[in-house]
Amino acid sequence: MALPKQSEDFPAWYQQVVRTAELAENSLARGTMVIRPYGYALWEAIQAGVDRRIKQTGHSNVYFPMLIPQSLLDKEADHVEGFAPEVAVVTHGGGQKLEEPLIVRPTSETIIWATYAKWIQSYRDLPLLLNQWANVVRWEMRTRLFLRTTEFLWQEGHTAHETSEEALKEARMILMDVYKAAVEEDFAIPVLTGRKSAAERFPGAIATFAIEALMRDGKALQSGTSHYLGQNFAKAYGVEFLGRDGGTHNPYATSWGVSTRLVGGLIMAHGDDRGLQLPPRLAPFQVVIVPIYRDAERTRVMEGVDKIAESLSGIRMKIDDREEHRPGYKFNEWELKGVPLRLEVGPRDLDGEVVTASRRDLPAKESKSTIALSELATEVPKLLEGIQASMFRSAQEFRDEHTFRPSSYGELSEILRDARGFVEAPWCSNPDCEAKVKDETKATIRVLPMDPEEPGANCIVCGNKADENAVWAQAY
RNA sequence: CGGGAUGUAGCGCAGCUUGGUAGCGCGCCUGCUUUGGGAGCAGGAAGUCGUGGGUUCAAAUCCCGCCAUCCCGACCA
Repeated sequence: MALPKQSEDFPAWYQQVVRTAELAENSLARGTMVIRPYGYALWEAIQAGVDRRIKQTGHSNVYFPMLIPQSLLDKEADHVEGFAPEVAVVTHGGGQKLEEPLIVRPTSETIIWATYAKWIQSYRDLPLLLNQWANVVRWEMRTRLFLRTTEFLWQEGHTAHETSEEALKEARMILMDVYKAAVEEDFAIPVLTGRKSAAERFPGAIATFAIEALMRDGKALQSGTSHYLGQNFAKAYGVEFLGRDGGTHNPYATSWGVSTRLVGGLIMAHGDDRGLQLPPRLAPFQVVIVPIYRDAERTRVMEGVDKIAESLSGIRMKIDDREEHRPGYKFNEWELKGVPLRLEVGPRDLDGEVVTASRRDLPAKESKSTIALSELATEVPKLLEGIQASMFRSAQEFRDEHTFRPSSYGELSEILRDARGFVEAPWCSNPDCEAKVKDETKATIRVLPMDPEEPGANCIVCGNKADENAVWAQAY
């Protein structure tokens, strides 16, 4: 069960963590993934937080089908051009060749907007604020568990609005109030927010907004996107409404999504040489109780454990009463699985009317303290909140230490190649300068920050007048 | 899809150069002893050597094709 060192071989470390923590494994069809019970419980916790925020901001859930007539995809030019290469096509069904092939959705704009054409007649039907939890399929060249799989799980929101201002506001609101909030508050991962450059935009979008998180190897992970689609899809699918002015108009669209990729981000943002490290708000088990006893003490210890468990109502908890492993083994296993807080209960603890608590977020030697049995009900929730906060703080410190503001192109490319991390510098908006950085350093513009500071006078690449600051990084 | 590497028991690997019928560690099963940081002893089960073909008396080993996985590129949530 020995894990490769994170610092020595990050990709091997990642893969071993995913597998030995029993989150997921590769399945039989190329690029597909089986999500195991522990990994799925984590995904369900993620879903719960995102779904709650989506509903709190006025959206309803729906479900559209996975199969879409191929001709529908062809109606929006940029969209089809962007997705066609990675679309899976169903050509046969019921033992016969289909008259019209069906595509397996790579995303659902097409079927949803073809349907919205029926649902939207008047400005009174707007805004239409819908979301679905679904699986999608994209035929990728290269896959990695959670980060990029042929089939993945996500939510996709699709909204329709009367005005462009309202749609833009929606796209930004989702980014900030749903995605940024969920990732920072639940995942304890700080994110950068901003616009994507034209080169990084979603096919068919006018503007793409994204949250970007920094992984512990210094690479960025696009963790959520929100698109302002203008009237492109409304026009392509013939969606019109009668406006307040009595005239006919096309509604303005947004779409937005987060996926099982977030699980990969969580692993890579918080994991360490001991394995996974889960924030209390998402951990399938927030607390694991490990009883410690000799044969003669077993009954007494287990009675103590039961009482302790009773006092922790409302906390997601696991009592590890397996007989086949000794305590030391269990300590290591639950640390690998990232459980935030472990309570060790043995005769010595019960004699002193305490339990020994060990925090996953601290180095092993500093992680232990004792909690009086009488204070468990108040102390454990407090500790969990403290762990959540300290995980966010250390992720933020890591990000700050890996955010650079170079003053020359040479310095920029050196950092991007060697140190990695986020690099913020002025940019002239010319795609050629963006392409040059990508060719020479592999780094792309992750975001153009949402509330830009005044850019420095000149583009760091070409020296011409800069329009704005850009944040570059190597990315997953 | 291009370049590189790797496929041998559930996991990690040795054996391949020099062909002779498969081994180690961990895990798994049984029993006893153990239990405050990855337990000990004894016994046991488990492998079409990725896959298809070829060479040979004989192939894990040599040759060819294919497949999968990982790394680097192109594509991407």
